Amino acid sequence: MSMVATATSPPPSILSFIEIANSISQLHQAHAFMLKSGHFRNPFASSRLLTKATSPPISSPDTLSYALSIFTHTEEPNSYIYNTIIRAYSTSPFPQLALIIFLKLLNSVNKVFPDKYTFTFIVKACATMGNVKQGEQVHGLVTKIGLDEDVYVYNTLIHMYAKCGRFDVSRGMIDGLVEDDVIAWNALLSVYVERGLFEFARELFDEMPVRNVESLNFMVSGYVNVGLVDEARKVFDEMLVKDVVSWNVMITGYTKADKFDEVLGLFEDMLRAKVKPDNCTLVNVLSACAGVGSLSQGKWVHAFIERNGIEVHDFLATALVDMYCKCGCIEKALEVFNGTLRKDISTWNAMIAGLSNHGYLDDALNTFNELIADGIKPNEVTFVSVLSTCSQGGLLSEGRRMFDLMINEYRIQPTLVHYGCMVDLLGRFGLLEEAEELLSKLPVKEAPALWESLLSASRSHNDVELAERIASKLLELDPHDSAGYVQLSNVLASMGRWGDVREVRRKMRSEGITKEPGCSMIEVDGVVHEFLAGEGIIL
DNA sequence: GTAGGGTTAG
Repeated sequence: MSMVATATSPPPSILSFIEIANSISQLHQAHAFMLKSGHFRNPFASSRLLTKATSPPISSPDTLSYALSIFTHTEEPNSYIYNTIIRAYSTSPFPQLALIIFLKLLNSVNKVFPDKYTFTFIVKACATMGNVKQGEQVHGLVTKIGLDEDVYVYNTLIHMYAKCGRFDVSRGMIDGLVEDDVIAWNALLSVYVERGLFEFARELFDEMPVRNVESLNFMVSGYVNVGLVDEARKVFDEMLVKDVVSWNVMITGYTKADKFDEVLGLFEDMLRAKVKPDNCTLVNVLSACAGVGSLSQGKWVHAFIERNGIEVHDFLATALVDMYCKCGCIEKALEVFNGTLRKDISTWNAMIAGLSNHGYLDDALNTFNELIADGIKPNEVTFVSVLSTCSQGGLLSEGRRMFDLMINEYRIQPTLVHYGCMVDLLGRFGLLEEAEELLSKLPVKEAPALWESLLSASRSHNDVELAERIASKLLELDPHDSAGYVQLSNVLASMGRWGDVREVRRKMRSEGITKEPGCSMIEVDGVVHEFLAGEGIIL
């Protein structure tokens, strides 16, 4: 008797367990219980499960496949269940799946009909794909059913056409509105801004009969996107109403422009204006602290986070770890790292890079091994740190093993930086032929920096012929490349060809090429000092 | 009984 699965309404306890679940494993528990008790066949119960799996904070690209399995195991999905899975895929990396499920809905045996919700999600999927052909077909269906009367569907269509580059159609739909709708205007404005079409954005903005905070936020980020931070600031300063996004857009703009003092100043203004910083604010402010090397301000932000009970994971954990590492406080970085339960690959990358940059090469590699043991997939950034660690430590066999692991196990295509680490490592051991062979797999013009690296290796191994060959190759490629000139003159100097050295230097001056000095920062007693390579520090 | 449009992040 009890083996027969029923679709009876589920006990409130299981529903509230799902409601408060905050991890995928809790959902699995609920799911298993529901399968046993037969409540999974209750459409309301399974929709709660599906909604939870596809909403923050649980939803992620990984939980998508779980959500799909909930969907496929639902015998006769109702429209809510269809809509929820379509919504989940509409903004995912696989929006095509939303379309496939939509087609399944249209052909469903139990006659499920698409509604206004279905269409907002499916139009969004077309926008994500940038597939205007599909979008137009869906639009046709929308009109046929009469759902273009729905303001949500209509505005999503405006956005879809803009996303697909059909600005004319998008604009036509806005003009077709009987009543001004700021969201309709913003839908087009946002795409102009996103694409860096600032002139179009400005023109549209001036024409808009209605504007709100978001419209101005888009304009500020429009200036930021084309690199005009000062112009952005002017608009920002004139805003009468600012929300947290306004502050974040401006702060993010300064961070992108490496104007860290402005970030920190704006953060103080924000606190004075009594606007509550969110994760986005804090991530940027921490990155500014890291950028100027200000441990004291970074610590203040960390204390602020703890004081306000803000949960530290993923993005924020990464920013904290990175800040502590860049401010030279590796112990605090480790403390945050080890105290963070929800780490993503970037959090690991920040820690590995920090350890490596501070010379804790064994710890960096051990942390990498822990990551693998935890079953997390490393990405190309991870391997930059790992290979550079091997290169710094002169760990030849380890480096070769890692390079192989990256390509053959994790199927990551090495970038120039990865090749660079390998060339450096091989060069150090005088394995110049192996390095040259590795480089020859790349088109020369894509990798001048790598040839530079090999050039300095050939110099230190006194292979002057190879060095000269590479130096001329570099100059042939780019007569304005200062590194090529500097290296070439060094090679010539080491060979005692002083006349040629003078000739190279003269040519550099005539081409207006100067060698850019390196620059470093250090904080002493709360004051950040910046100095150029070759300069002394005066305390 | 549940839901939807335009927005900032390492």
